[in-house]
Amino acid sequence: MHVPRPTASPRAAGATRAPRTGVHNADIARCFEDIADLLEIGDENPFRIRAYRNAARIIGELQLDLAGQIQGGRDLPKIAGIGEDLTGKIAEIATTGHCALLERLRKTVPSAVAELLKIPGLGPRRVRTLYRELDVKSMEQLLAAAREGRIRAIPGFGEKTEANIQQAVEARLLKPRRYTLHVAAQYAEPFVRYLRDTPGVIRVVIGGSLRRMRESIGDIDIIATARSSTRLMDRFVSYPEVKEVLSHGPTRSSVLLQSGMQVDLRVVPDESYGAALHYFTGSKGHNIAMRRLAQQRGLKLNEYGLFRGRTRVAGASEESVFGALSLPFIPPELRENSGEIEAAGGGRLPVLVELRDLRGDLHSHTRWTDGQNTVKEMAEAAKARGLTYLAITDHSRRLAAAHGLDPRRLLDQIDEIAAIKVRGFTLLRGIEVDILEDGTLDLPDSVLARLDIVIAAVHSRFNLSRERQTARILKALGHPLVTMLAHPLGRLIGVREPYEVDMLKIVRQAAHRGRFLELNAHPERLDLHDVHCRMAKEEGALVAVNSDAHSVQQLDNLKYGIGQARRGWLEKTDVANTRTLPELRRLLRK
DNA sequence: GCCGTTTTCGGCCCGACTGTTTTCAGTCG
Repeated sequence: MHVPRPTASPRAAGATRAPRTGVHNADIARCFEDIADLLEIGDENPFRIRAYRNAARIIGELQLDLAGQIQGGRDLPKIAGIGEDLTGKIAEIATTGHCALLERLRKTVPSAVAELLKIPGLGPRRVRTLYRELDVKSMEQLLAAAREGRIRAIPGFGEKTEANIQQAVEARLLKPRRYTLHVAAQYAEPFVRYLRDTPGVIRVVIGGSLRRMRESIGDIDIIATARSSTRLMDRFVSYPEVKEVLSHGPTRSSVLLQSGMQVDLRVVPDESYGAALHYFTGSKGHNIAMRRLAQQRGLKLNEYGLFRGRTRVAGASEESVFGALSLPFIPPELRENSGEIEAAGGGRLPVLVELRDLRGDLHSHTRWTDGQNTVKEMAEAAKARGLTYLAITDHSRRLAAAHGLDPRRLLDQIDEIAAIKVRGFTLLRGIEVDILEDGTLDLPDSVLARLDIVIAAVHSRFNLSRERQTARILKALGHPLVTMLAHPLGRLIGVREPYEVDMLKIVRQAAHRGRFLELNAHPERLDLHDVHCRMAKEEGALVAVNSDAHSVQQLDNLKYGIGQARRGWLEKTDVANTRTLPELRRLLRK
C-alpha cells in the first residue's frame, strides 16, 4: 500500500542525556534551543539568546553531519553565525553527548518550565513571573492556577489574560496540529476566493510556508491590498468557517477556523504589495537576513517597502525589493536562509525545475493491485496532463494487502500494457518490487528482466538498525536490474518518522551505479527530503519526481513533488523524468 | 554569543495587536 499503517516510532532522545554514538545535528540544535529557552527565562542578554537560536536554526538545516565530522577527527568548517564558543560546545556535545551549560541551567530553572513557552501568549517574562510568584512548574500547575483564579492577582496580569492562558493550555492538551500541503491548500483556496469577492479589494494571495511549499504547514498566511482595509478585515473575521477571532486590527488579523487551522491576513496599500508579500512569505530566517543586508546598505526593509530615510525606494513588487538590493528574484521555495541570498548575490541561483518540464511519470498504480483506475485510464489521464510517458509500477507479491503481483500476474499485466494504444503516448512496463529484509528482491530476475522500470521499495521492517537498513538498501541498489529507489526515507509526514539510514551512502551508491532516487510527490511523503535533493545534486545522482498515483486524480500530486524538488535546489537537468523518452531510454541502458 | 571597507567594541530586524495601563510591556509573526 502506498500509505502503510502507522507504526510507533520513538522520537530522538535529547542530546544531553546518556552519551551515545549517534549524535545528529537535530540533537545539537535541540540542545541550543533548550539553552536559549532557559537563558530567556533567566532574563539573559537577548543577543546571546539570539545567537543560540540562530545557531540552532543553522545547524538544523545543515547538510554536513557535525558529530560525524568531529568523531572522524576533522575540524569543523567556518560557519557564519557559529563562532569559537559554539564550535566548542558542538564538539562537547558530539563527543560526550552532554552540554555542561545546559545541565547547569537546568539546575536553576526546571526544564518543564521552559515547556510553558510553547503556550501561545506566554513568553519568557510571563513564564518567569508565573514561576517566581506562583511556583508554576508545569502545564498542569499552570492550568490549575488559571482555574483557581490565582493568575489575575499578579500585577500586569488580568482576568482576560488568565482566561486566555486557561484556554490556550486546554487547547494545547488537544494537541497542536500541522497540516500537509494538500490539506492546507483545501482550506486556503476557498478562503482566498471569498476574500477576492470583497468590494474594493485589489489583490489577495497566499504567502507563508504554503507559498514556500514546505512539507507541513502550521498556519495559512494571506496578503491583500484593498482600497478599504477595514471592510476587508470585517469580511475576513466574518468568514463562515471562523470559530474564533484571535486578533482583529485594521491591517492585521488572525482567526481560527473550525478545523483548528489558524489563518492570518495582512492588508497593506497596493504600493507596498511586493514588500508585504515578501515579508509574509518568509521564512523568518530569510527575512532577518534580508533586513540585515538592507541595513548594511543604509536602507531599511519592512512590510511597507524598502526605505532610504523616509523615502521608499522599492516595494511595489518583490522583484523591485530584490532588485534594489542588487539581487535577482529569489523563488519562494529557496527562501530558508540556507545560502540563497549569497547564491543570488554571486549570480549562482539555480534555474529551478518547473512542473511543465516533466515529460513523464515513472511510478503509478492500477486496479491490478491497490490503484483505483485501469491502465488505460491512467495513461489517458497522464496524457491529458501533458505527459508523454507513464510507467505502470504495481506492487509485488510480498505486499499481500495490496494484492501484489506474482510473476504470473505480472506477465499478464505486461501483455495488457503491450495491447493498449494511446496516440502520442507511451506506457512503460514496470514494478514497485519489495526489498526483502536481506536486501534481495521479491521477484525473480527472469521476470524483472522483461520490464522497462524496476523500482525497489522498502515496505516492511522499518525498525532495522541504521547499519542493517542501509546495507539492505545498498544491496538492492546494486542489483543490476534496479532502476530506482522508491521513497528513500519511508516517512509519512506527521504520522511515521523516517527509518534510520545513512543517506549519504545511499546517495553515493545511486550516483555510482546510475540509479535514480525517487522524490515521491504524494503530499504525505515528499520523500526525498529537500536536503537530500541537494545532496543528490552534489553527489551526481539523478532524482525522479514521481506521483505514485493510485488514481487519476493523484497524478496532480506531481506539483507537490516539484515544489519539494525546487526546495532542494534542483534544476531541470537534475530530474530524470524531464528527459524525452529516447533520452530516458538511453539513461536506462547505461 | 557573533561579527567587522565605517568597528576588535558596540552594535545586533521590524512592526502590529492585546491587555493592562494611562504611555507601554509583552508577545507574535
